[in-house]
Amino acid sequence: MDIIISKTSKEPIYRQIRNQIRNSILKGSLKSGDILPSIRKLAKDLQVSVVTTKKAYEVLEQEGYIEFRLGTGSFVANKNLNWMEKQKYNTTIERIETLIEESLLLGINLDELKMIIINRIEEREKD
Amino acid sequence: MDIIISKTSKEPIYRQIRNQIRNSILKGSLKSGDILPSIRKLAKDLQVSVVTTKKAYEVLEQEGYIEFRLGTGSFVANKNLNWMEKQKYNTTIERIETLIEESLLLGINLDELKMIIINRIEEREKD
Amino acid sequence: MDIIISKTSKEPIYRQIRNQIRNSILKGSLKSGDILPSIRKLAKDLQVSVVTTKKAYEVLEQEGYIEFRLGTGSFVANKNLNWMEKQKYNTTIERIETLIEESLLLGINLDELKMIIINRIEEREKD
Amino acid sequence: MDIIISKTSKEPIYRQIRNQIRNSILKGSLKSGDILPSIRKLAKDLQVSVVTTKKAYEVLEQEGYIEFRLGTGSFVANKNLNWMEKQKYNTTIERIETLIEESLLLGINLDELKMIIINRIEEREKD
DNA sequence: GTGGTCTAGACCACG
DNA sequence: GTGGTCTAGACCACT
Repeated sequence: MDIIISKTSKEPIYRQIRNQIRNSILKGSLKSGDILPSIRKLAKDLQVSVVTTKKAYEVLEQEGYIEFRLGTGSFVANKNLNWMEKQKYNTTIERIETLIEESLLLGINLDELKMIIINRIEEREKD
Repeated sequence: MDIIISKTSKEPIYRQIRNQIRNSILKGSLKSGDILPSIRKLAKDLQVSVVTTKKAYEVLEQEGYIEFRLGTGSFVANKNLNWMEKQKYNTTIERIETLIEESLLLGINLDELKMIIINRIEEREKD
Repeated sequence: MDIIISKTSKEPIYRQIRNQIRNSILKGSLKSGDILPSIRKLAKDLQVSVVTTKKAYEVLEQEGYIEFRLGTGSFVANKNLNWMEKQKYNTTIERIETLIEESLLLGINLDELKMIIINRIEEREKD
Repeated sequence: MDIIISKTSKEPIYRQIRNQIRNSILKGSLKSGDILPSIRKLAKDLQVSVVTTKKAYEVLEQEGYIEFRLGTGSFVANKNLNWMEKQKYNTTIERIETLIEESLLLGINLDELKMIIINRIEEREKD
């Protein structure tokens, strides 16, 4: 649970927290049933208001990633691996579709786009 | 100049206008020297505030896409093709880098990502 | 838009607001596209914190009843009558199912329950 | 005494326990004089805090369903059948009244409501 | 201890 | 003007 936030980022703090916890869950480093830090403890650790961490947790709960247990704490929701994988790939595929749409609007055709992407990925793989 | 805006989108209206005009310029459907609709006319056409269209034009001017000429109107700036291409590809490459970063954070590795992207693009090419 | 809240009720204030606005929408006294009072004005009118009215609106937005337009205000969402009817009856049917379940758990059988309900409703119809 | 609790339900655990024991009493599967499991044993069986089972028993005692006998344990209270029946039907009638009120607020009239309820009950009777 | 609700301020971007 | 985010307190019910 290493959450790092930037107070100067344009991305709201509660969103940064939500993203990092969601990533940890989808990546598998947080597993079903795992307990999360209390909203108050997390607020203290991150030096933000309790309202901010609470909002992050609320969003995660609404999205089905975590569950609250009265008087007990916040836990990673019980979801099967299949659900996790679906979330992971759907998120990525949505991003890819957006990228494709926006590239077409810029006048870049599919072949060009494919070439650029493969190029960038292979550039990374060298490192 | 067919600009379509959504008033309920989370993307600010001025940003939607800016994006669509910029896309038209980079795609080549708006050429250097072409005159743009007046701020007031565009506002009326799109049923938005003049403040909003004004802001869109200001951003486009700052970014070098358009020029204001006193008492005359707004025009697509004079830029060579090379500059245009650079804008286009830099925008796309930035998006790709973001996509790669976020996929890695989700635990999707580069090979998987490459496969998914190629798959989606080829799916499109069929249509 | 006559919202009446009780500060002593066990039901949270934001829930009371949410319920009454939702009821007005489902009942048809608030129609698609109608503007709602701003969260600040409503907070002032009801003598509650802005945070409280905001939360009520957030819930309504998440449930699809209302929409926010940047810098403009909050509006009843565009939904067709069919959607409205479905919401209305689903809500009621869920309540009925709960009532049935709980009555069975108490040892009241279906015939008894039917009789009691018909009796209560007809008692009301007299008035 | 098969009590099943959900730790993620919005209904407090002590309330779930109280409801299930009360239901058993009103249904007649727990009779006057029957002994209840000790607070500690129940807590162990349900994997909850002793404070929680204690609270459930306290509520049941206040409501007249059970009695504590010093050094002996908790027992189903001595009540005549008439009292039981009253509890049962009052509970149900209260629920029905709430259902009627909330349906009217949604713009569903009494005749519609009656039809829906009869329909749902007869649907159940088929099974 | 936990989360749930609420208050009374504040600054920001958008229209 | 609008909603979006954030702060630093508070009281409550539940475990």
